[in-house]
Amino acid sequence: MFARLALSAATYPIDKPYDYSVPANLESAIREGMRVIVPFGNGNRISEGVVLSLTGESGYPNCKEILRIVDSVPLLSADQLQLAYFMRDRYFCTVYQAIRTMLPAGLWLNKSGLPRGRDQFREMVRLSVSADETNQIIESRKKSAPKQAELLELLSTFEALPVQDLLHFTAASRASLLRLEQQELIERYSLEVYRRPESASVPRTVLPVLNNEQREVLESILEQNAAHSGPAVHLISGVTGSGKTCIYGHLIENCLSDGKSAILLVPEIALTPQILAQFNSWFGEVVALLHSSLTVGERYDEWKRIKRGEARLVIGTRSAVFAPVANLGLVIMDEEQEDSYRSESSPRYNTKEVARFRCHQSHSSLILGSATPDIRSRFFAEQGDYFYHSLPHRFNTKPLPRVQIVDMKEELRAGNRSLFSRSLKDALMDRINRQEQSILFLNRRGTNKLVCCSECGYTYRCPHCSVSMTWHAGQKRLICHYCGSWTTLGSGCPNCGGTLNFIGAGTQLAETELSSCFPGLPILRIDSDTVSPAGSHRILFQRFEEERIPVMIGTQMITKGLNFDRVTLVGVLSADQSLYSSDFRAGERTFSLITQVVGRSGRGEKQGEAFIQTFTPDHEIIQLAAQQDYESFYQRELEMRRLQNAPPFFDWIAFSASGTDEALVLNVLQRCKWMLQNIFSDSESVQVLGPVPMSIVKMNDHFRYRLQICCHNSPRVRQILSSVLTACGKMKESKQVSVYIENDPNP
DNA sequence: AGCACGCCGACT
DNA sequence: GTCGGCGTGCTC
Repeated sequence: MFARLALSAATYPIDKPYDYSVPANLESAIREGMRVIVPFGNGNRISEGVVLSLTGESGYPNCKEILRIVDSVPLLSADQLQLAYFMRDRYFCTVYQAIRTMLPAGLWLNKSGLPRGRDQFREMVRLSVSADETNQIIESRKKSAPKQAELLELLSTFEALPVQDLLHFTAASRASLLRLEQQELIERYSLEVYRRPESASVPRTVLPVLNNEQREVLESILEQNAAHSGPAVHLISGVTGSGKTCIYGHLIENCLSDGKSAILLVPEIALTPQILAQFNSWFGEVVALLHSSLTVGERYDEWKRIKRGEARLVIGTRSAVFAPVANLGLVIMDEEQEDSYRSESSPRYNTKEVARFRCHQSHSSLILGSATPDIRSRFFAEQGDYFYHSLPHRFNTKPLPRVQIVDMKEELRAGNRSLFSRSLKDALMDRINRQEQSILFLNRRGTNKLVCCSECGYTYRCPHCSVSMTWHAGQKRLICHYCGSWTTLGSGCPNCGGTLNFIGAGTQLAETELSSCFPGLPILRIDSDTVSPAGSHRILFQRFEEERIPVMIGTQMITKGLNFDRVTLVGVLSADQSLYSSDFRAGERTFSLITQVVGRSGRGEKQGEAFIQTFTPDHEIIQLAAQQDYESFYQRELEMRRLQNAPPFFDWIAFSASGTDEALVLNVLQRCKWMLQNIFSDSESVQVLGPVPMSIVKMNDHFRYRLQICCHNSPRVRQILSSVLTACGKMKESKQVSVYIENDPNP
């Protein structure tokens, strides 16, 4: 018997199935999808492998033997292995790397060869004699051994109890318990327990009844699914507050009652506690949660609950798309246009593509929901590849917020150099007086973007990255936001001793300015400096709600899906920031961001209001975002994309390289370009541009350049890219330059 | 990637 | 003689 393996020791250029012979004593235990340990290479160094298939014979003459099997049950189904091949093809990673990203970290081996995520057991105790017998014994021991009697009494009411609890409630010693065990009156055993995330327990509620608009969408989705042969993709475009969540709830209920499982994907779970609590209250115990702020143990246990079929609704961030659900019936992606659905580290997978693949495998439907759909998704809907549903009204017919665009050039002319326009200040004052809450959005943390000398023009720049350093007044430091290095500020310019200027505002400055405008006003600042990595946003958001803090200032973090009833004012302090990046997606991002922030206003009883501060008030995107006019924005953006040969008309694939030796990085890319141009004939509509520097050319002492390939992402194109990447990996420079491929890269 | 093999110069 | 530099090639 032979096993075909994907190996951890195989790098991309040599990744292929490797055959090993299965020793006779392992033949009965080995299964597809199990991990094994094998010798690999000349030195027979130890490698991990995953069994892709088992065969009677091998075409390879001198196979080595498998040393041992790691798992007692398969970790991956045949479908999941297929998904791993798909990922290798799409994302230019090895099959093993794909498998690794599909499974929870707790399963992986550490240096000593033991799994880090251990199953957790609880020491339990139960009676091993009949109730009658127990009662007699209790009576007979009440005097002579009162603690033993007490232990038995408690056990006879509860049948089984954790040893820890039993001893705690009876204040008995372990010795009394052991004595009973020796007499074979009780027995101890261990029970596997799951470590559950704390947010999991919420009182149950029933799904709300849908309004007419929502009901129509739900019904047409169900009808179209029934009529459609094969997997259907639906795009739900609904204004903020239109109640997409309730439709998701009903779709999930429908799917679960068919006996199938569902996956609900959200962009950033720590920021959407309210949505989470809702689904927990609707579906209770069948919910499993998968996101980055779980501990390794919690994540591993949720994964086990899903794999064992105990959890049938998975809610999570992008990696939850790999959840090992059996009988998948539905995948929902909320805020489907969000960038966080694209992995930034290898393998750089696109959650939507993975979801489509899984839906295709399982003949289930994919629901994409958004207030501002991805241009590509909207285009597919227009082409008839996706079903399209729209929810143009807010739930409960609440009006959308009134939006005002404020021209900051006017403010400057009027001598107002502050971050806050006069009209926004007035509006803030008004809310403070009315005891309503306000949210201010500024997409930069720190105090000032850069510090420069007014005489010689010197600016503080990061020594390791090609960016200016951000001034953080609170910490009295200049910090690089890319590598984290910092320095202190002298009394004057380190170059000429001249006076220093502080330019470009961040959230810390906004906070300071605001408190000098409104002395004594409580302000809550939310950015990655005030939020610890363990996910304390929830606590901060809770404080905002419960303590009715008048103003919250924050970065991106505050834009997602939060509903605060008392918020009636939203201010976008600088709408221009994200507009002028070189990326073809800049417009889409700005529109989506402004729409989302504005949508935070007026979710309760009262009408909301929003102010967008900008130096370019006539910019079309800002105008359209202010009007919350997605359709016009889409039409405009689609034309731009057409002119730029950008998605959805063409795919852009980046052949990226990074290394400490800039010339070498460029040299490697230049050679890759020659290879690519040699293979692609002129008749093919494939263009290779570059090498061009990435928008931050040096990061952490590594220089970053890329080739931009404008093409249609076809199997042939991927096969050619793969062969060039393989050739690259075999070059002697590959030790100093790392090369990778990205689909639709960020700038 | 990592390891062996092999073919050259410097050294006890 | 032989120790070790690293260029080359392979990994079931």
